[in-house]
Amino acid sequence: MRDFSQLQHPCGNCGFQDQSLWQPVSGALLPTLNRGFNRVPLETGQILFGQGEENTGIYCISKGLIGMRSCQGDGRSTLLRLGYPGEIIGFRSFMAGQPHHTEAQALIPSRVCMVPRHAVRQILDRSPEVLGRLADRCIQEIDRSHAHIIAAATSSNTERLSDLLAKLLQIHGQDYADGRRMELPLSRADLADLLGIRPETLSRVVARLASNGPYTIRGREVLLRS
Amino acid sequence: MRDFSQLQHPCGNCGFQDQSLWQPVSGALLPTLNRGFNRVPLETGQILFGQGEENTGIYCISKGLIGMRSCQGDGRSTLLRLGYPGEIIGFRSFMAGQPHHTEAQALIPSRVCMVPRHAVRQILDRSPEVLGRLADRCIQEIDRSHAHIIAAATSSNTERLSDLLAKLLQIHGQDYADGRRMELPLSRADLADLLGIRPETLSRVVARLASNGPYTIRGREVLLRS
DNA sequence: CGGAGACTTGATCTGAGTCAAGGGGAGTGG
DNA sequence: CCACTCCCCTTGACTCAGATCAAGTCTCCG
Repeated sequence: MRDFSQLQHPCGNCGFQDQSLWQPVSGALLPTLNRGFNRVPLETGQILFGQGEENTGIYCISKGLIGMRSCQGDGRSTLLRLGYPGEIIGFRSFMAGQPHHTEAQALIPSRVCMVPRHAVRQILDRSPEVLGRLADRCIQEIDRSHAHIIAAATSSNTERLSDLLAKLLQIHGQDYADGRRMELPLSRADLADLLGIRPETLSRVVARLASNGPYTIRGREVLLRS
Repeated sequence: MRDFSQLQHPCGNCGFQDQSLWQPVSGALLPTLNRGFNRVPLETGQILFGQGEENTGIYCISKGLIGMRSCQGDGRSTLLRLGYPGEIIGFRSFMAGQPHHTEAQALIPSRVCMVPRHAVRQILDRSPEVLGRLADRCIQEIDRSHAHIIAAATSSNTERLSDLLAKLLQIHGQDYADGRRMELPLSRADLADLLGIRPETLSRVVARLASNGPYTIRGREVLLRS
């Protein structure tokens, strides 16, 4: 029996180490995880995987912001949802054994950690704990969808935009003397897609939020006054 | 080694046998499955489990129609979704290890097959195939939610009502000379909840569908003219 | 008969969609 | 340096579906 106690866990330096899908991996499985483990830096706009591509593994967002888009045949695309740091993407495709049916694109400079398919299979087969964590992610995804449906039905567009901006500021903003600022990593059209409304309507919602709320918004500059 | 070849599979007589979550169970695991397996007949209106109750196992809908409701504190409730024959319910709560956060109620005379929690655990631990099928159900649930979001954004209420009636007729209707009939197993308020609209609006949508489409609707009597 | 609950109908209001036009800034070319 | 254009975004006017409020009808049941 080899001694695996000296091996480094690839998520050891990650801020999401404890919540990592791979946290339970240890001992003889660590080499399997390490072998394929791949940290991928992404520039703004870079495509991680395209719609229709075969699944090559699953990704954990280490930092940044990933946009998941559905692309129609005519070249137009719709931003369906955002992937925040700590989240796993590509697992739906992995588990269903189907090609990706959305495209993943970095919206700000990001980093994802990729574990190739065969390694995931080996680890899942031998580690019920990892499997359990993956199941938790599925549940979270289901709950997120339900929450989305409820939010769309019950809260106003202004509230939902406000919530979205708060979340973006949290991961992407910086503190200044007058409050927290960021450059919005999304176009108005993308924002409108996310909220499920038309760009013209979004424009009005932004104006309303800026005039009534704690936000100052000029173009893509967002300030949450403190 | 005992001979398990004579044992009956509990789903052996079910119409959903092939798609059953439990279909891969065989050999030494069959007694585990059989021991706790419980066919539960449900009368119209009967509550299968209540919101907030501890999870006692997972259920497969064998026949009938199950309504999943969210109950607010003030006694009012909202019908969130329907469970059709062949579907698994209670697994979200099972996998998350949390109490049910919806109530399940039979909307027509139904039958569900229940497998208690400890048996599910034992089977999942030893049968990767069953685990895989459960994962598929998770994926289906995620896809269903996405489809719901898309449908709500893109198709009209009349279309969505029409689709819903068609599905209900499929499992609950009977053929007559003039078409397919059923008694609607849902109140107008429940229908409105499902479509995410107000009861008054639903009433108008029903009227519109009845006057423009192939449906004749009087109270809860629905006829799809052939 | 009377009452309650379920459903419908009518009138009005409101928010979002649609169509069309109008900034405004960045990049380009003269 | 200025005009030009393109793209992104905003604004305005209009329309419409659905929400809301209020009243009316129907049916079941004691």
